[in-house]
Amino acid sequence: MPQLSSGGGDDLGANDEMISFKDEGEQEEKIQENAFTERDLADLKSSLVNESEINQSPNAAAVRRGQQGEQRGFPDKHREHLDVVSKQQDGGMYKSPGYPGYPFLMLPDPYLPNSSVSPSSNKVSVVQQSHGMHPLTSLLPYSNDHFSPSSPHLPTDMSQKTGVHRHQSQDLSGYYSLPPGGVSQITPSMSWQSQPVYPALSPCGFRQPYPSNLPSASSYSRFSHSLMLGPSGMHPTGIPHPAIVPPTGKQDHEQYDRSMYVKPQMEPKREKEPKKPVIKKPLNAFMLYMKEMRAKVIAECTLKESAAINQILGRRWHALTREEQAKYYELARKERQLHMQLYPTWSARDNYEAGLSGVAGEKNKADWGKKKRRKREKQQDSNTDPGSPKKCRARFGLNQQTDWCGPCR
DNA sequence: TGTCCTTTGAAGTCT
DNA sequence: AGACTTCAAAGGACA
Repeated sequence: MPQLSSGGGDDLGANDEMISFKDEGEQEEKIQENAFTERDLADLKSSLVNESEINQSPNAAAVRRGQQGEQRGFPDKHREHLDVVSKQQDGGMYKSPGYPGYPFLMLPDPYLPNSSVSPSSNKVSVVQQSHGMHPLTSLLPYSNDHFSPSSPHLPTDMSQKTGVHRHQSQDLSGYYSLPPGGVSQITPSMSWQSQPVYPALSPCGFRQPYPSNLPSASSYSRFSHSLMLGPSGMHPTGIPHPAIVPPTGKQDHEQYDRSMYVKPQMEPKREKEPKKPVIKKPLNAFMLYMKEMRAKVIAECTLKESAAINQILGRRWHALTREEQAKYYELARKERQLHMQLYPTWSARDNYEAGLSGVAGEKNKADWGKKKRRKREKQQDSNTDPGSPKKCRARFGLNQQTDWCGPCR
C-alpha cells in the first residue's frame, strides 16, 4: 500500500489501485522487462511512433488493443536498475536510513556522484530542466529557485507581522528549500547560506532528505487569500511563489519556470486588466512522473506530440512497481502539504473557474458553460465507443488500474 | 488565438 | 456514498 504517511492518515491517493497493482502480475512483468534488450527498445520505439499516428484515428482504441501485450512489458531500463537499487536499499524509501537520498534521488546524474539512488538511473535527467529550472523545481516547484539570495533584506519574521501563525518547522526547508525571504519566515532557523541556491548544491550534490514529520497543514490557521497574497501575487511571507500568477507585469524571477503555474494564454491580457493571481493545483503523483519522464520519452521515441507521449507515460506509469510509484505519491503528498501551507485558503474550486475569476469574467463564464456542455456531449458520444482503457474500465465498472476490458485488450 | 488531445490523480460538485 | 467533473503538464494540431 502506498499509504506512505506514517500513520498520519494523510491520503496518498489511489489505494485501491496500488493494491490491485500487486495483483496484476508484477513479478511476471519484472521478469519480462529484465529480459528486454536494446533491440526491443528500438522496436517498441518505432511501434510507439506508429501508434501515435494511428491513435489519431477513430480506430485508435482498436489499435491500442493490439498493442496492449507489448505495452504491459515496456522495457524500462531504469527499472532493471531500480530492482537492484531497491534490493540494496532493503525495503524502500520509507526507511529513511535505507533511502538516504530521497527525494534527491531525483537529481540528475551530474548531481549524483553515485547515481544509484536515482529512479531513472540512465543518462536522461530525471527531472525536466527546461526553462533553466532547478532540477528539483519541476518536482518541487516551491524551491528557492524562485528567489534571489540577493534579497536578504526582507523582513525576517513576516509571518508574525501578518499574524499568520507558522510552525517553526525545519521540515519545510528540507522539503522545498525555501528562501530566506520566503518560508524562512516560517522556518526562522533556516538561512539561505545553509540552503544553497541551485546550482550551488552541496559538494556531494545532495541536500537534506525529506524528513518524515512535516507538520500537519491543518495545524495552520487559515486566512483568506487577501491575507495570503500580497498585491503582486506574493505570498505574505514574501514568497513570490511560482504558483501565483501576479496581476501585473512579469515576475522578477523571469528566468524561472513560471509557465509551470501560469497559463500562458492568459499572459497577454494581463496588461489590460488587473487579474486575480491564479494559484495552480499542486501536481499529483502522475503529473510529477510525467514531468520527470517526458523528456526521456521524447528522446526515446522521437515524439513531440504530448497526447501521444502522455499515452506512453500512462502505460509506463502502470508498469511501475509499487515502490516506484510510491516515490511519486510521496512527492505529491508533500507537494500538497506545502501547497496547503503556503495557500491555506486555496481550494481546487478556485481554479474550477480560474478563467472566470480572472480577466475575462463574464465571457469566461459563458465559455465555461459551453465547455461543460461540449464535454458532456462528448462523454455521451464516447459511451458508444470503448475509447481509452480508462473510459472502458469506468464503463464496465472494472478496476481502474488492473482490469482491462475486452475491447481495450 | 484558443481549444483539443491524452494520461492519472486529487478534489470539488452533483445526484 | 458514489458518480461525475474539472484541473493540474505538455506541445503539436487544428478550427
